[in-house]
Amino acid sequence: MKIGELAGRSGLNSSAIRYYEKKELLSTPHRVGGQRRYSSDALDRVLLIRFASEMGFTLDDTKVFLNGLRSDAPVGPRWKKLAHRKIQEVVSNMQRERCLKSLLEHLLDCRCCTLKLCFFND
Amino acid sequence: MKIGELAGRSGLNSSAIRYYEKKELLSTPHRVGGQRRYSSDALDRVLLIRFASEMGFTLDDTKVFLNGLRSDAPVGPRWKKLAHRKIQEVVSNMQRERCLKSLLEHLLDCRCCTLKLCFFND
DNA sequence: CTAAAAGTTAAAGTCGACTTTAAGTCAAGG
DNA sequence: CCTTGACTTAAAGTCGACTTTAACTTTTAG
Repeated sequence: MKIGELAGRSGLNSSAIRYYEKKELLSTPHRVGGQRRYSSDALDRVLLIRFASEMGFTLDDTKVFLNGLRSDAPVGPRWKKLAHRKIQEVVSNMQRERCLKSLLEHLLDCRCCTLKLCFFND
Repeated sequence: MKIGELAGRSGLNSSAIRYYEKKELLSTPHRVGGQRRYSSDALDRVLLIRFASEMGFTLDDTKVFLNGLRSDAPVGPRWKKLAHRKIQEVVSNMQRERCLKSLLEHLLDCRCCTLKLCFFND
């Protein structure tokens, strides 16, 4: 598979794939006449990266997570620590968002809303 | 109040306050010998901006929301539309995060985890 | 054989929310 | 009066995740 096909199948831009390679999230594929050729393993890998980033992981986090999950090995203690940290992060985001959501709903609902009343008098 | 005091009280950097002013989130205060002097209303306003941004609003959104809530007027239809949009955004973030959280918990829990098993075989 | 499409690189650009820097000016204490 | 610290500006820098650009080379279809 050339880079364009991998891009098409994964829904990414070719430039993103090269970027992942430079960032060491993807290993350097073999080349034919200077051009990259990928196996379907690479597609799995790319889809995984994409999924992780949709889930809110940074690329650096994703790199560590994927390296931790490499070569069919069970997840190690370092990986678990990272996962716990990430869960904490997600939980606090969820709290923040619940709070924001109810504030917005309150504002929509509250007929007498003013800046001061809504934000500073309770 | 000089800018340094406002910064101290609000927990922001003076540069952030100047930045908000340039971005028109704060109105230009009067000056004494070229230096900005603020009233406590400005502190309220800054705290509100800070709160909004902690809640995940962009500065541009915040600007529109605050302008919509200006001068003790009840919230208008334009504001309500924005609020609805924001609520949708927040709800979809929350869904994403719930998904991520249970995935991470699954991975932590799953003794036989491998890349393929966890991500591609279900 | 040739033209177009797709590949290559390094380097620069983008966006948001600021911070930092450079080069000053103003204010307060001793 | 002088120093120090807080203030001023415009412009450039930062971070993350890419994209775009410029300048080429390789592959592919006709």
